[in-house]
Amino acid sequence: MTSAEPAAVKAKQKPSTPRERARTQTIADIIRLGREHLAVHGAAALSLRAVARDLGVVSSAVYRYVENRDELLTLLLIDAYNQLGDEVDAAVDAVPGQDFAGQFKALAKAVRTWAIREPASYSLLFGSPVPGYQAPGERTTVPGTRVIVRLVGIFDAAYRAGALNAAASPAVVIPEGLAADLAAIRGEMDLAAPDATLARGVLVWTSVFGAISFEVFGQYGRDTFAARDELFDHQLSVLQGVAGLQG
Amino acid sequence: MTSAEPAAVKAKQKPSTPRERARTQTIADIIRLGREHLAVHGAAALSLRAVARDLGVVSSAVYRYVENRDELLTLLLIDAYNQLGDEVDAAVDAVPGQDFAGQFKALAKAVRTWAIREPASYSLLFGSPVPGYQAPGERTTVPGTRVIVRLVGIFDAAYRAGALNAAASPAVVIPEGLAADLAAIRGEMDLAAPDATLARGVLVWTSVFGAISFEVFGQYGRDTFAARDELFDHQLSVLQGVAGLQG
DNA sequence: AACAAACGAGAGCAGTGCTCTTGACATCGA
DNA sequence: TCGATGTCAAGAGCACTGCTCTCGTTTGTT
Repeated sequence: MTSAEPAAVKAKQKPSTPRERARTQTIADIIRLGREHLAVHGAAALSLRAVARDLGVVSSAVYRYVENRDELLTLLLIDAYNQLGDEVDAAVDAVPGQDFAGQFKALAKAVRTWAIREPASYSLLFGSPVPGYQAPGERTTVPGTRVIVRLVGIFDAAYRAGALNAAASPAVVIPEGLAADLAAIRGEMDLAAPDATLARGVLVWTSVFGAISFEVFGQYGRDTFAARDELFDHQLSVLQGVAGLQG
Repeated sequence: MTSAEPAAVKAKQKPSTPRERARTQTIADIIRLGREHLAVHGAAALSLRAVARDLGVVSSAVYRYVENRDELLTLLLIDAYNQLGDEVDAAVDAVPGQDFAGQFKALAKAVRTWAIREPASYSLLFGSPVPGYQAPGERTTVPGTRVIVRLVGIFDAAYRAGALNAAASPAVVIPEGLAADLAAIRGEMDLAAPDATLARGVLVWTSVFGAISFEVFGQYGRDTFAARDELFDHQLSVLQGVAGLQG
């Protein structure tokens, strides 16, 4: 399942000398082992020494390939973002282009499925920040926004297609400062939807992640909800109405 | 594990011996210092040795008062739950008893204000679980449910007062398993509201925490939203409508 | 005064991230 | 082909962590 990054390889225009090939392979191994450790022990317990042990190498050797523990965390962060982005894209692409409500639900379900399968990665991406670690914006913002960009794309396409009934939302006044923020977003992402619709989209977005986080982080009691699939599905239906997507 | 001897407890009916007073004070100091470290360095970086240093004592001495690092984490967890619960209670109590929408907003704003002021505590309570730490249910469930119990109380009181217009919510069918879960909750908490209303309440609850978590965990970009107070307030207005609370 | 419990200090073990040095090896240019 | 250059794994070492154990001392009770 490890989709090696051809982009990174191609970026090195140099014909791959055996040494560089070995180096790339070693880094890939480190990421793979790091992902395993992340899944088992969690982000804050990610140990470079443990990865080195599994790699069959002394700890200091890993520093030849990865500058830091934080560097490894960043690599795993990008890896997870892309893994999630790929699965979300695949799920949404499987829905007919005009079924905007179905696309929205498919996106949300894909996120939830991935989150439940990879709780440690989900925590790394959307949970409490790892103490002492600050993700470098330049390398993580692009993969980190894939899902939200996709969701906004669905909403905006629905709006342009006239499939968003703003009528469902009773007029709630949008204050000046918020309107300015939304205008900036509209300009930056080349959107057509009006303020109220965008604001609804933001709320739906945070709500979906709130619901998923409650599950992954164990905020529901152990046995408060047995039918969690049904609960999430029901929440999606309500949120679909909040967004104005007619089913 | 609660097979404690009541004889021993009764024998200690006199809790005001100087030694026990000193012991209680020392534990209080440890919690206070631990809370400071938590606020500054985060939960996963909470160091018993550092607390001991600030206490002016060698590290092993702290183990006379706190069994574990996890034990200290549990104490801080309960401390934070109660701090949040107190502030939420105070905020809701300041709103007239019949203004259910106002009570809801006051509760949500109190949670958000506390979360932004104490992000590390918020992360400990509602963020990714600390690796290797499992909160002991017996001691944390009661303080840990204060806010949700209060919110459910507001919703149910509003329903009983006829202030919840289920008309706002178009009929979304509630499947069997979810209905069973909701019925169990209704019985356990002695509620009157029907399934659809309870389900809406759960969604509102998760949505509020999703919005707060996005802020605290830095999921909004650094400058995507400048008017965050307005954004949250707007989200509350929409959620108020979702819950069926007429303003 | 005698005793037992509680206590603080310190040593010690195993683990962590990270740095530095050392010696072996591969690669490339002359 | 030979030497310079660079890369690599290994190991020692530093400072930190959680935690345990022992050893005297202090303290409150009898």
